[in-house]
Amino acid sequence: MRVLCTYDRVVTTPTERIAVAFGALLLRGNRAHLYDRLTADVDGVDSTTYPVLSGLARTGPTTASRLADLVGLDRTVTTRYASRLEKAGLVARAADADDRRATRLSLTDEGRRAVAALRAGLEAILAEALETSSPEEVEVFARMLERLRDALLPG
Amino acid sequence: MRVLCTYDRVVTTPTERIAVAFGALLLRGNRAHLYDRLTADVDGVDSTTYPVLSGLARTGPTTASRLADLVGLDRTVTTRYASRLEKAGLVARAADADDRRATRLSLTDEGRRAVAALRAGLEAILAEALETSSPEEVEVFARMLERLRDALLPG
DNA sequence: TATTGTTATACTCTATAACTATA
DNA sequence: TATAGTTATAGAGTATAACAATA
Repeated sequence: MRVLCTYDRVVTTPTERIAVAFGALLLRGNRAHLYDRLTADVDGVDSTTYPVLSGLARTGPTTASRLADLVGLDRTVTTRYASRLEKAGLVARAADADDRRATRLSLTDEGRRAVAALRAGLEAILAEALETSSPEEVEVFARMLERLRDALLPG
Repeated sequence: MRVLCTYDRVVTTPTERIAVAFGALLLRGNRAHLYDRLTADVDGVDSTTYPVLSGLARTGPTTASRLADLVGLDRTVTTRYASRLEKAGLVARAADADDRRATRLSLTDEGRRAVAALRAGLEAILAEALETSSPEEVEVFARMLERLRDALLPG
């Protein structure tokens, strides 16, 4: 029989276990570590510019304002990170034909290669973590993670 | 039939879906939003001191150095946040009997109440997110999330 | 000499405010 | 007048360095 600690109780229910594991994954240091690990091998991207690059890949060519909304950053931060990525040759700026105030951001060929490498890296890590699970379990996990995201996130 | 975008492909495999959902949950803004939401109702705790308080509850009374290791923060940050929590009446400092260099940190009664409230809040959010799933699915989810955490995190 | 806790300092990230150009 | 992008400034958060006390 397990000894109960008076200070803290032993975690038992699945929901409690989810809370604990999820909390660990969200810890700042762990999140940064994961991002650093992902971006370490890709030139011009770091843990801060990664979401901007990744968001641009998801949405396709778009303006800084729309991209900012997508990745949950301020317009000013997005434009500064876009400048960093532009200097690194991963992102290109172009005048918007419809609205001359706007600037369209897009990935360069090198940017697309960087995104592909980042995705491959993340999926390799995930695949390794999930290799001992059955396809059915992975499917359940994907569906529930999406549900959790939708419940937790504002947008 | 779905139109494939030339810029980005449509997400299909479970692993890809997991990568996308997981990435969204890790986005800085979303993480901060969740933490703010959790701590909004609890006096003296905010999104930065929350991990320290929560870690102290998990580990029980301990020193600042050990707590720092647990939550992945620097010693200096941990001691400063502990000071904040002490001022708020949630954490107490006491001399360590065994090592007179050390200071033992522990939760006050008020601190324990705060932790209980924070946990209840998180579990309520999770329970709501998971209410449409079967107990078996929740169990699978818990097990796989723990696996993912163990695979992704250094410690 | 090494380690604990703490404070002081510097750096990074992010948000607020202000500026320019265009709608 | 409002909006897009950008730059400048200021505010948090965090890490590095330095200190005093003890091992």
